[in-house]
Amino acid sequence: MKPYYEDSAVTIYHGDSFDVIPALESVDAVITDPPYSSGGAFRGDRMASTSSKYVQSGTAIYRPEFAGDNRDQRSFLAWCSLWLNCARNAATPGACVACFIDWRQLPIMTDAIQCGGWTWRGVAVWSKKYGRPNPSGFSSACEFLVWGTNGAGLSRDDYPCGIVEAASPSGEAKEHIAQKPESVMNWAMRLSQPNAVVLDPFMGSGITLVAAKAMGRKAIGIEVDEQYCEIAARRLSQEVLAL
Amino acid sequence: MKPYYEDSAVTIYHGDSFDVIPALESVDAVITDPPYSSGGAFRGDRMASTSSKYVQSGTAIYRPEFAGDNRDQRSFLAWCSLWLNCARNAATPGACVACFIDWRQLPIMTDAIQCGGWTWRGVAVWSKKYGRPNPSGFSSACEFLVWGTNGAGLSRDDYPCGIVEAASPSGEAKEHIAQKPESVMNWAMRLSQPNAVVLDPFMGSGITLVAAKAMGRKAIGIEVDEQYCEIAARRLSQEVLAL
DNA sequence: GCCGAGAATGAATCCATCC
DNA sequence: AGGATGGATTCATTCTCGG
Repeated sequence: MKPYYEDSAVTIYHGDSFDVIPALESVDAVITDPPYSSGGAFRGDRMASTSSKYVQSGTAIYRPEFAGDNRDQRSFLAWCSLWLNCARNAATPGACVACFIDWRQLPIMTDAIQCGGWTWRGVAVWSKKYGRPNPSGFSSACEFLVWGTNGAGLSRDDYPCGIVEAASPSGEAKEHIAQKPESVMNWAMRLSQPNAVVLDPFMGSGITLVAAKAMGRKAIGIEVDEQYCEIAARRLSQEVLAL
Repeated sequence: MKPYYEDSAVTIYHGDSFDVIPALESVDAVITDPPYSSGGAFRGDRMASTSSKYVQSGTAIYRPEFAGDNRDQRSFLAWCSLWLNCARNAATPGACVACFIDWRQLPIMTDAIQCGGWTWRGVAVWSKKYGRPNPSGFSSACEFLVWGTNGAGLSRDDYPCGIVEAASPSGEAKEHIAQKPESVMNWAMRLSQPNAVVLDPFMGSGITLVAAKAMGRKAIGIEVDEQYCEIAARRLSQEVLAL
C-alpha cells in the first residue's frame, strides 16, 4: 500500500479506513475526530451539506465540504462499531482509543466503543468556554472525548486531567470546519504512551498528526478526501521546515 | 397530603416520589440529582454501602447512607424512565428537566429522559477542575447535567452557558455525600423561568431548594429518608432566619 | 507597544414558508 | 401532511484596527 505522504514520524494514506486499516498492525492508540453525523434534530437537517448545516456566520473563508457526515443514528452506531472493531484488530493489548463527539451523538459513541470491543473508561471534556447561545436553554459550550482501552490499560507516568479549556480555532488557521485546536489535540495525545504509534482513521486537515509529532509519537493518518490529504501533507512538511 | 415542612417558597414532603408526585400539578421545572447507582464496574461494588463506595478522603464527618443507589443498568433505566414520566405528567407544557449524572450513567440518563417523554436537548457540564487521578487515563474531572423540555421550550431572557466551574464542597458544609456546590445549583436553576415552580424528587440535604429560593423560584422537595428531611428543614429555616 | 472600541465568529436552533 | 429551505436570533470570546 503506497502512502500519500511519509516522513520520519508520520504516514498518510489516501483511501477509505475500512480498506487501509486491515493492512496495519501494532497500533498503540486510536485518536480521532470522526464525522459526527449531527447538526439538527431532523433527517433533512443532517442530510444538508456540512457547510450549510454547520453555519459559519457570515465568514468569507471557504472550507471544503467533508464526507460521511449524514448517517442516521442506527447507521452511525453500526458504522462506528465496525471501524472501531477494525481498528482494535490492528491494536496492541492495552492500546487506548479516544473519539471526539458532540452531545447529540455522545451516547451512541459510548455504545459504539463497546460494540467495537473496547473497554469504555470515561468521558473527557473540551470546554470552548462559551458556545453560540441556545434559545431553549444551556449553550453547547463543550465537545466530548469518549475514551477507553483494549483490555486492561497500561501503567502510565502521565495523569492528564479530564477537562481542557481552549477557544475554537478561527481564521485562516482553521482549514476544516470541525478542526480542533492544537492544544486540545496535544491534551488528547497524553492518553497515549510517549512512544506510541497513533492512528487517526479520519484525518481531515491533519491536526492529530501534527500533535502526535509535537508530542514525540509516531502517527498514521487515513483520509478519504484527497483535498484534505493535500492540506495535511502541506501542513506536515511546513512543520518539518519549521523545526 | 401533609408536608413535612413548609414556608412561603418551599414545601417538603417526606415519602416516596412515586407516591407524592401524582398529587402534584403545575410543575414548571424538574431539577434533581438522583442516586446515580454508579460507583463501580461490578455488581458487588455497586451494592456496597454509599459511605464506603464513595470514598471520602480522610474525613471523620459522618454522613447518613442514602437510599436507592444500588440498581443495575437496566433497572436504573426503567426506574428513571418511570419517575421522569411521572414527573412529566405533573409538568406544564414547555417545562424543563435537568438531571445530574456521572459519566458512567450518562447514556442511560439520556435514554431515560426520552423514555419518560421529555425532549432531550443537551448535556451541560459541571467542571470540578481536577478529579482524582485515574491510573488508566483522564481523571474524572466533570459531572454532567442532562437536560430537556416538555415539548417545545418557552422563550427566555436568560441564556446560561453550558459549562460551570466550581470545586466540590468539603468539610462541615457538606451534609450529603453527593452534595453539589450552591453555585452549581444556582447555575442549573437558570434553566427554569424566573417564577417557576421547581420540583426535586430526590431532595437529599435540600441544596436544590436553597438554590430555588435564592433564585426567586418556588420549590417542592421530596425525600424518602426522614433524616434528610430533617437536615433540609433545618437548613431552610436557617435561610429564613438569615434573611 | 498597549489599550479600548467595534466588528466578527461559532460541528446551533427555531420557525415561518414553500413545495 | 410532511419534508426541505431560508432567514432571524442569541452573546461571550476573539480578532482587528485605530489612537
